[in-house]
Amino acid sequence: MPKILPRKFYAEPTGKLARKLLGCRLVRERRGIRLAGRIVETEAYIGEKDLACHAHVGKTPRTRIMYGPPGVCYVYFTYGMHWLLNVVAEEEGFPAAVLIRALEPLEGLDVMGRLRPGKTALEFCRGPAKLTRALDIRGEHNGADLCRPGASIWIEPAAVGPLRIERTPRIGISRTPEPWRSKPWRFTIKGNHFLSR
DNA sequence: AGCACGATTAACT
DNA sequence: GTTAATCGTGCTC
Repeated sequence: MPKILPRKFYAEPTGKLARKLLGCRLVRERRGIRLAGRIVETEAYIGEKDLACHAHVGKTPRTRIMYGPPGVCYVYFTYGMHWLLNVVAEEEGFPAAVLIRALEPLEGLDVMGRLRPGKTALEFCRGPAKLTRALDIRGEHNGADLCRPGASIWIEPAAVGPLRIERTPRIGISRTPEPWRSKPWRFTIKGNHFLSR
């Protein structure tokens, strides 16, 4: 049986959760096959005051998942073609989430190759929209509970201990005003080869 | 009803 | 380095 991270793991300040998720294994069970990768890059989006966070507009049909309990998927559609996967953080009522930006592929590489035609393993999950494509994560996973046994998506604990973690500003928010644009809320496993470009 | 824009990617030059 | 692809969301009229 997989060892699924419990809800209390996610009920943390968003930046702390973003760091804790590095090294953990994201697992997607699809048609009885495990597609999995090690989380190597995350970003924290923290509350209504954070102008880069979708919740800065308040509670809407799109953002309501972030206001709910932690340990739930917030999956949204952007640029007319891409799905992005987040994990809801903090206590229920405070809107925040961790964006999963890159994985090091570990299981189900053959299936990932079919879902990412023409790409090498290095490129399967090297970006937030690439990994949702490689793991076949889409809108139907919005609201999926990562803590429920028997689900089609969950996260398993890190296999090894503390990692060398690097902190940088978040990617892709160049139009967001300061000070939010420059907050060092992107976290990576330093030197990992599978980070987004 | 119409509009501008986006937590991106791939395919260009 | 530049740009098209493509549509849901939230805002304005």
